[in-house]
Order: sequence, then structure tokens, then C-alpha cells
Amino acid sequence: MRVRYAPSPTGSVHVGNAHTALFNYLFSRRHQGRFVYRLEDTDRSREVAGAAETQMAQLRLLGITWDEGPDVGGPYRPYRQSERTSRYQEALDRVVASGRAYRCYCSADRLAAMRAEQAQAGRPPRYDGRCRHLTDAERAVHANEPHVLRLAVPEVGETVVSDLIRGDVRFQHSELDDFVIQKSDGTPLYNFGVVVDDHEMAITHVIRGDEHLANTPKQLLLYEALGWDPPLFAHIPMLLAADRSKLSKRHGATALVDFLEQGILPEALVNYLGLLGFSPPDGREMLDLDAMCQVFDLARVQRSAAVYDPKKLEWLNTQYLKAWPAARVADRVRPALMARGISPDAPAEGPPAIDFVTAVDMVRERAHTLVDLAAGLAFLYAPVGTYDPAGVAKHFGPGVAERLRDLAAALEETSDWSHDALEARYSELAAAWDVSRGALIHPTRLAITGTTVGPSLFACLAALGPALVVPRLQSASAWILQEHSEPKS
RNA sequence: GGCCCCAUGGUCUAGAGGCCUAGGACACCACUCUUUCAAGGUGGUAACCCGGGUUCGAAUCCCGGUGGGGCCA
Repeated sequence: MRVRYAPSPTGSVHVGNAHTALFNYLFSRRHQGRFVYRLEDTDRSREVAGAAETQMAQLRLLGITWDEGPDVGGPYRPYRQSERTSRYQEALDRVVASGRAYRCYCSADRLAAMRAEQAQAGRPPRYDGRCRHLTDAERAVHANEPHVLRLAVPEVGETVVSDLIRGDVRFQHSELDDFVIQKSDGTPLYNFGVVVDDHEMAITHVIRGDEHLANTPKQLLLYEALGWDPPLFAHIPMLLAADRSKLSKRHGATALVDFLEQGILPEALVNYLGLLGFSPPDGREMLDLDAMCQVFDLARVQRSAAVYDPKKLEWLNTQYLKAWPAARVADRVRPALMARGISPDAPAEGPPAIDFVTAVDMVRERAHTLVDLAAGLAFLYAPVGTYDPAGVAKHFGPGVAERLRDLAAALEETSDWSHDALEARYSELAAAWDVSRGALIHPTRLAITGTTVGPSLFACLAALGPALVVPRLQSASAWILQEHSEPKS
């Protein structure tokens, strides 16, 4: 079995395309087939420099790989449409020779006028077939004029698409017009190009988005005109935005990179994509690529379009963050840390009393993304820049400056910096000073992390160690005194 | 506009005539745990688009409608 994924290099990979690529990949792996990556780069005007390479790199990041393609080669090269033009011409010549295609000399003006007329009459826009019935003498007159090539679609009968997912879908030939297969400048149209490529690359299963279903009868007609056996088709559901419209830029994050930048793990992303339009028989939701390959089955693919839900993606990501070994998570969070200018290996302040992996393990439980995780780690490797304003209002009130100063002094005397010992120490101090534990805990957290949220305070203290904690308590104390003495404005 | 596809809670889905008093997950709400925020635990709100058939019996099959989407320009 041979399947293919054929994107246009017009930008970075879109989630919808990644979804299609994934299903092709899963199918090929499940059936020990070959997965072909083909570049549809014929429309030079829409091409973006470097996009082809970027897209391949992005897909690989998800773990999706191919057996044949522009970068890895293969027995059916070339894998770029732009290098296959002579093959299209050859095929085009054959259709013309067989009498199944004809030259159409109709001007753009005439076509436009015809369409306008049809629209007004409430009829669907369709070519009227004028040039199909030209006599030889008439053709001779136009011989040197610019023309397009149209396929002569049988006037009666129907073409049946036997879709692996949707069953038989019938299209009446009377509904199809003589569509263009080659433009006047000589370039073949999309429907023609795919047919030639899929045939020549010996593709057996065309698995693609649902939006191509309506194009399939045209392609089938082309296979017939060329005397080729068509592949099998499977049209998978499209991905929709929350408002059920087609995914586009205005819907926010739709490119793979957008999600990665938000701190989503590629593993979680590909897992989530695999759950859209498909569900494993046992209802599992966390599956890595290998597990998905094991259970993938076209028969279990959904027929209706799916709305992708960033919330659930984030939830899945959280599950990965919690399930992975801390060292692996630690590895992945480094770029996010670097992005905020923090280097755990060369901290601006520190180092803390615990190693990096332990720190990640301490913080990861409350992180949904790598970005969250990096934010939670920041206090260990960078100085406290500012104090959370809401926290200040709540926990840095009158008397707190003195209390933090006393706390700093008391902790300086404390030798055992284990979590439990610190907790006991705080209880003692609270009792001795006749305040609640919270009255000590909350200001301390704000002083040493700058925020009101985070892991257990005693874990934070132990992680930071006295060398970092004591000065931070002192400077928080000083900061409060200064704030209170200066009238704010 | 014509043609085609689709239709289970807000979202992803299980369901291939009786196992359905429609199951799971996300989200949401409440409670719980708690030094904060999360996470966790417990519970809850919430769906078979509508109308006809077929059948002893329909979320499941058929027809029509409605709605959404796609293709053709």
C-alpha cells in the first residue's frame, strides 16, 4: 500500500494539514505501506521561500516521517511537481490524442458573460461546450490562437466515487461541465496534476481532507480518459474552528508552531490530532504515535467535521507533563526558560539548593504548558523583580516589614533546611509571635518568589536555601518600608 | 445558485435494531483536600436536529425537512 501527503509550500504547517499527514502516516504504518511526501509547488506565485523545508521540519518534530520525498528521495522521483512538468505534458498529449480532450478558444469575456447570464437565470455556472462541437474548418481558423484544454465529459451517465469512509457517492455527468485541464499558458490544472502524480507514484490509497470529495469524480474521469486504474479514496473529516467555520488566521493559533510556542509538547499535539475524527476502540486518550499506529483503522474514522478545542489540547499536554520522567520534562523546558532570559546553568541569582531536574519535578504539577513551567521555575534562577500588586495589597500590610526582618533573622539561625523542619520552625515562630501561620507564610512567599502562587512554601524555601532566602526577606522588608514612607502617586 | 458530504451534551467522541434509565473525556458548577495556586478526589448540570415511515422494538435502517460544511465559480 502506498499513500501520500501533498502540501503546497505556502507557509508553515497548518493543523488541518498536519491532521491529514498524520492519518496518512498512521495508515501506512498500520499496514506496512509506504508514505510518500510530494511537494505541490507548481503555483510559484503563492510559494514562500524556504517553506517546503520548514514544513518538513515541523512535521518531523511531531514524529511524522515519510519513506519517499523531496528530501529523502525514492524510486519515484522527482517528488516536486515543479520538476515533473514534462510528465504532465506527455499525459496531456495522450488525452488529446484519445479524443477525450479538446482545445477551447473561448475568450475570458465570453465565459464571463455566459456565467453572468447563467447566474441571472438562476442556473449553475457551467461551460456550454461550444468549442467541443467545432468543425475541423472552424478549428483551423483558430489554430494559432491561445486556448485552454478541456476534458470532454460524457453527457450521460454518472461517476461513482467508492469512498472507503463514506461509501458510494454518485455524481451525474450532467452536473459536471467540461472542466479545464490545462491553462492557456500550458500549465496543467490541479485535478490533472494530482492524477498524473498519484498514478505515476503508484499511490494505492488517497487519504485526504473532505474538501476534495467533490473533485474526485473529475479525477476519476481523468483516470478513465488516460486508461489508468484509479486508486482507492478515503475522505477524512475536516478540522473546523470553534464557530464551525473553516480554520483561518483570524481564529488565532492554527499553525503547528503557534502551539509549540505556547508551550505545547509535540507529542501532546500529535496525540490530540489523532483524537480528532478518530477514536481507539478501547477509548484511551493518551496514546503515543506507536500506540496509534497499532490501533488505527479507517473504518473507525468519523464522517463529520471536528472542531478542535485548545482547552482539551492543553489538558492532554498537562497529562504528558505529569506523566513523563522529570528529566525529560526538564530537557524540554529549557527553550522556554531561555525565552524569558533565564539560564538554569548560569543563573542571574543563585544557584538554588536543588538541582534542575528536582526543581522541575517540584514545579511541574501546576503547569499546563512549558511556558507555565518556565514561569514557575523563574524564582529559582532569577532575582525577584517585582512583587505581584494584588499580593502586595493583601500580604504586605502594616507590620509586615518588621515581621519579615525578624523572620530573616530567625531563619539565619536555623540550620535544618528540610521541608519538615522549616514547617515546624514556622509553627514555632507563629506561636511565639502570636500570629497565624498564614500571616507568616503568605508574606514570605511573596517576598521570596514575587508571586502568591507556587508549590508548598516550605518546599520553596528548602529549594532556594538560606543563601537566597534570607537576603530576599530582608530586601522585601526594606522595600515595604520604603513604599510606606513614600506617598504613592 | 447547482451538486455533494455531514448531523449523539458547549467541544471531542462510544454506540453498527433490543446490552441505552444513551457511556467516556475536555470544559463548566459544587463539595473536598489545602499555607497560596494548581493537581487530585467526590458529586452534578448537559445530547441522540425535526417530522414521517419500516419493525414487536430505532440514537442505530428508509424518506422528507431543517441546519452546518465543502466543491464549482
